[in-house]
Amino acid sequence: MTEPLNNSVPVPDDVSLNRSAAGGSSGPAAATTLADVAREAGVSTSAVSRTFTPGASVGKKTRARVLEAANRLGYRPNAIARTLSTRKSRMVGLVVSYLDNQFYPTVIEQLSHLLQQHGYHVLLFIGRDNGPDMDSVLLEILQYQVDAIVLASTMLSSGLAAHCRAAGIPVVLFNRTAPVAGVSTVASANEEGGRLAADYLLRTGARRIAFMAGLDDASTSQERERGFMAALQRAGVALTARCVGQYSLDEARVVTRELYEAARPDTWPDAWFVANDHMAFGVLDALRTDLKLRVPDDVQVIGFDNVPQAAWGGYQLTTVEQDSWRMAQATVALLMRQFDPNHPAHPEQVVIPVTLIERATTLGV
Amino acid sequence: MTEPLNNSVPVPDDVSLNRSAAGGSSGPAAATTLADVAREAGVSTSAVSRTFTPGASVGKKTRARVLEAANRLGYRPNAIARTLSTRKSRMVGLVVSYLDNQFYPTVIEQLSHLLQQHGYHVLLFIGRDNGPDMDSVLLEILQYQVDAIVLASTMLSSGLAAHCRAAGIPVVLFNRTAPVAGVSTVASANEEGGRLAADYLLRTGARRIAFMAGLDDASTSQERERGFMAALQRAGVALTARCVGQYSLDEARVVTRELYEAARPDTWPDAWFVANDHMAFGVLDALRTDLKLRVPDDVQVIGFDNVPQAAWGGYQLTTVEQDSWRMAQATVALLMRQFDPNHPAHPEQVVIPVTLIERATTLGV
DNA sequence: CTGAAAGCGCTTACAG
DNA sequence: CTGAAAGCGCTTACAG
Repeated sequence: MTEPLNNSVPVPDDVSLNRSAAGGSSGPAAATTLADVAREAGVSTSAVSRTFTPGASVGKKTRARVLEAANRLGYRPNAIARTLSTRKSRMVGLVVSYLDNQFYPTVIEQLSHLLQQHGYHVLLFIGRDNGPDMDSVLLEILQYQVDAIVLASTMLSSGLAAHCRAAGIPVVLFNRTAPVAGVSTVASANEEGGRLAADYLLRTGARRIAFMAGLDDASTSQERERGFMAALQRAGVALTARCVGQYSLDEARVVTRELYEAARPDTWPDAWFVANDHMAFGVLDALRTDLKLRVPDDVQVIGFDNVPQAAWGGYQLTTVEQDSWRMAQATVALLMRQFDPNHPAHPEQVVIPVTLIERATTLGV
Repeated sequence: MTEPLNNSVPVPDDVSLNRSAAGGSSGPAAATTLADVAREAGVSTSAVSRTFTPGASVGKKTRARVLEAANRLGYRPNAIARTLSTRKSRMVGLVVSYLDNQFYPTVIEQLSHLLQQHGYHVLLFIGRDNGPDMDSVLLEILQYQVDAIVLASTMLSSGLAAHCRAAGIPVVLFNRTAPVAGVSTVASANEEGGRLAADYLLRTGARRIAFMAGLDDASTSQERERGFMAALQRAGVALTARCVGQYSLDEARVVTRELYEAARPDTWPDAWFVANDHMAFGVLDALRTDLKLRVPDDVQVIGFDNVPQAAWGGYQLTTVEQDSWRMAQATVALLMRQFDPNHPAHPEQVVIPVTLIERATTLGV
């Protein structure tokens, strides 16, 4: 029984000497385990485990010996093994789409940051489509025993929601609401935001007002539109045009251009409320670059989100700000509350206030 | 020994009936396990495991019975338990910073997409600083037994690299190179890109040329500068100005403004090469919005990356394109090669070609 | 093809 | 405070 000679597989130069040589295989060094540390320190595995469990009862001397041994061996606890016995992975699944809209990278950054602070990690999934395999992929993520799952701007099938609920894993919808039982929700005051935009535009004297939706079935877009329309109605002004930008910058640009090209100039909108900044950039490109219109003199534009690019010199977009930082904080706080073992994990619905940021794409009031 | 009555803890309505009632505790239903399925199907756990292991030998009838039982019970394999016994988590750690530069969200999206296709998942870490706790956090991510780790635009301490190497976990540096042994590297032909930018600018007749670096110790920025300077030197033109934008848009804008304000107008640069697009937007804002200069007539600008915003109407930035999709593909291909058990996991260095995209911030040649 | 058994690296009642 | 032992949910030689 001789070992095959294989020079191309590097033998690590630091195989722990305290491990049985029985395997004898080449390959990477097996990591040092809790048992190794126990042996080295001359204590039980329980003792080692306890010294790495905050709040567990270990004697001062035991702890010291363990720590010293662990240090000498370069011991790193295996989070996977811990997960298997505690049933807590300290991972949360984050599902996100539309990373081209800067709102979401920002959210990812803030959420991971906060979660990391609490000792949690992010298992990421990018799901472009809400299509059929969205569910299957969610199920995949659940196999990793995530402690919770947050869905950013994505619909959740009610079947999956029920599944999570039964399994006791909290789910939070971020920047979207849904009529699904048992899920938490963190969103902005979207209706209020729509109202803010409408009132502002009305006060500037705009009367030929247009709205661009994101996706017709997205709650976020619907709510913004509802608030916007209600305010318009209250003022007695009808909508001049409405279109759908699919949350895509390119689509928004094309749709805008087509709308103008198909209409007589004297019927052109003099103001736009666009369901998010990302599409508003496309609208502005159509207006200024393609149609050679002057903004805000010929036509005003208000977006939603206040992503970083809205402040860039090339756009200076007036917009309704979503406070993503507060939204992220609320999400994590809510999660921590639900992770608390002696807290009944009631789903919560939180809504964060919005504010209008005045910049250069509107006339001012 | 009566159970405490606690109405606030919901009792799930679908506790599996086939599980022992011994525990009797309330709380979420325990997920059905492989053992449950084995019992239900009247076979061994090995049989169940095998029917869920592609390529394992199971009888047709056994497989059918197992599948049927699994289906009836709604069985979902526990990836954590599998990881513990196979020592393969099918998770890769992705460390990223600067999510405000759209290049990285794009990379995250592409990388996750490809990885998902191969049955892998992304454990994400956002590490803003290369500071002291970067290492500790990397170590944390390693505790989750990731099969590999990819570092996007982040330095790697050589100590940590050695650690990974000893543990046999592949690490790949994405969009950065480093003189560390045993790590793979995926980057663009940065020097070539710098040369392209210089040659182009030179051909437009620019002679008072400036360069803005990202971070002085970032390999990417260094290489771009080196190629750029070499080409300038070859042409016998000296650099008019050099500054460092810290890979920050705001910093780039401030630094540019200050540079102009401190110099006599007749010594102002007539062309800029900026180490990435993200900073170039800041430079453009300074030039156009703050300094009221005309681009490209008064001053030309070339960036690097070709992020989506470079094509937006508000900027139309001429830039050296990095092919992030090919970079992502190369990364995943490289990883899959290293995961192949009968492949010696040699680190690789891959460099992807770049191309210059001409837009409206340069004069044309 | 199939099953009994050991093992992956932890944690956690349970006794002492 | 401490340790022996069982268990978390899988996989995988090893026999048959």
